[in-house]
Amino acid sequence: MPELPEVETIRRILQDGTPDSPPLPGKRIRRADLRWARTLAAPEPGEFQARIAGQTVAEIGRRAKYLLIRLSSDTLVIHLRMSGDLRVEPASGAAARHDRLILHFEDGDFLAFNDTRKFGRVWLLTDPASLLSPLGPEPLDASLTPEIFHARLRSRRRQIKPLLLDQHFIAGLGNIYTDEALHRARLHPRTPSNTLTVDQAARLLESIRFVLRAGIKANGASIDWVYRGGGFQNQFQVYHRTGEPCNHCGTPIERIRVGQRSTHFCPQCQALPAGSL
DNA sequence: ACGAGCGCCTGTCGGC
DNA sequence: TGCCGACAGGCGCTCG
Repeated sequence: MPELPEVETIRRILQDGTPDSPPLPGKRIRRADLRWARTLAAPEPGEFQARIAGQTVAEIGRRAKYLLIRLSSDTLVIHLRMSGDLRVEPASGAAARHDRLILHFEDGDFLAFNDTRKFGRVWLLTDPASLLSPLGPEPLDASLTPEIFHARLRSRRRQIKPLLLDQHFIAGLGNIYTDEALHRARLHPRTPSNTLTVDQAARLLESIRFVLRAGIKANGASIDWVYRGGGFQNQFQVYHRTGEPCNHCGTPIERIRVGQRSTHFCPQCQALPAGSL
């Protein structure tokens, strides 16, 4: 499900709360209820239970698609993968189908990690840097300049779309926002990364930031049965719009396979330069 | 270095 | 109606 904007939306809900979801900072964990063992990546269940009990939530952070729940002495790291979601329930609330991990707080409220497809993972780490250091730059971080981005693109020879999905190259993009960014930048998803000019690289970085910020502003995207209130799906230009007219030129949007992933683009606005393949 | 194939899981949808 | 394959917002692994 979630890419950077969806994870950021959840981070803000957990950190600041909403009218029907209390903020987590300050809550003390009474116990953890692990309902699907493989959800826990580390440490072993026994150590996890013993260490997490009694810790207090300090703040909720994010790195790329990872949520970082900073506790008194450890960080609970959560990756939602395809179908993960988090919700805070009052003491009167009930566990739901597909809840894989539940953290019960001293005040009775609880945090549920719901994950239909069981791809999501949770780590309790003293130092999350060990897990996060292989990640590429954060796309909204100003330290990633167009010049650096261009140099990174030129240093590889890969199709641009799979490269943008590679979390070691740049961290936080998924299938939706990659397709949307490439359309805005007017780049064909199979464009070889080493052929991009400085101007194209700058335009691509601007496009990535534009669609991510629009996604965050809309509280993320909600599609199919995975609905959590976001509205970015109403701003899609290409994703899930196969056959519909491009909002820029009217040409029907096409869907192809690139790097094993379903890919949506406008064949007119995002034409491959002749001979670039 | 790169791309393809596959595994991990459950659920929905369209075609026959 | 039932069955069956395709597909789904992710990512790690192996193999050429």
